[in-house]
Amino acid sequence: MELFGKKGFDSTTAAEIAAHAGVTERTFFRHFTDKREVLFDGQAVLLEALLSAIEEVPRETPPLGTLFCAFRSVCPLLEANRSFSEPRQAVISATPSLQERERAKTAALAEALAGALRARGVPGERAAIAAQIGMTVFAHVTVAWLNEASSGLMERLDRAEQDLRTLM
Amino acid sequence: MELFGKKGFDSTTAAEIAAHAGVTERTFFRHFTDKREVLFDGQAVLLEALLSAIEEVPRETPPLGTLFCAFRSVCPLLEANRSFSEPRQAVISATPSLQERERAKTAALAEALAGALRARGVPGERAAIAAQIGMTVFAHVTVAWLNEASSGLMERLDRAEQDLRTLM
DNA sequence: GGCTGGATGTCAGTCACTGACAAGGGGTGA
DNA sequence: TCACCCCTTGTCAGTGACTGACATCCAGCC
Repeated sequence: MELFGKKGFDSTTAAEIAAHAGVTERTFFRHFTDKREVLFDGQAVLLEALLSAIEEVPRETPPLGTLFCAFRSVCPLLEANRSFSEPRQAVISATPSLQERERAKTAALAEALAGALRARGVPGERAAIAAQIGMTVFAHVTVAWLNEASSGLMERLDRAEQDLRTLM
Repeated sequence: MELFGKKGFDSTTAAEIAAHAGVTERTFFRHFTDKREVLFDGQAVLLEALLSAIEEVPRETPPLGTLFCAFRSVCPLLEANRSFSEPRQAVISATPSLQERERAKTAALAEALAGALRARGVPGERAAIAAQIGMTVFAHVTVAWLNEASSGLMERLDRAEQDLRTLM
């Protein structure tokens, strides 16, 4: 983050990152498959949190309701990480290739959520679409929240859910 | 497509593609900013078609209804291109980095659609979410249709729209 | 004290991509 | 008809992301 803040992501070489961390470039690439990957690590934690949150939701809740329930329950986690996430998001927003990667990560997360929905009896195709819609909204809300803290994450989530209901 | 079908995308070098087209590698990179970009060209046509289709939709239609209307009207276009799109999609499905790029293109298209919705008076945030949801479903449906032609594109679109209504 | 597995360093190589400069070729105005 | 110009292409050299093969080091275990 230090280097990225100073020179930007693209003009920071992998060798520089490695040197800054006191290792070789080769070692860097043994820990991260990609130069970009260095910015996408905490994902696993978030995924676990979401999956176990889904477990807690009553079975009869409809798919999107279930997802929003899970999203709400990880809000404190995200709020706690804000001081790290904010500059990180700034770097991503300034770098197209990172936005691409972020979308890929979001998509992977959506697939995992779809799997969880299916495990609760939601039919396959519908689970996939619900999960993607849920993640779309969640990602959207999160980014908006990181850009300006004028309102809390949970509050924004509620508003987005209402918006969603009025769209059709 | 010839080369990609034979050796796969990743192990086809840009130099090979260029040679196969009878130009220099340098020239290749003057036409395509990226090696991947060579597979994402028709996008502009689709975008134009969608935007002008949106114009035709009656003003009072709700956002997602408007989008589905537009999607339906480009179905013939896509059906006509199927023989090209099918192998193309096969290559993309086999190559993670291409899936990343495809998601980026889809996102760009969604943003353009959001712009069109805003131009019709849909409030900003809601337009963005509606557009992303619409594109998500549309992309999903298209890929499913390319994978197995058991049912037509428009038919699938109708089914997806119904699914969407039952999700909440 | 020797041995082994896993993490690290070293080195050479491939390939995507870029900038600078030169060279052709077709259209335009004198 | 010819000089000129602009646009496209070729050439070349260079940077930087990644990879494979091999050497090395070190903690922990016998």
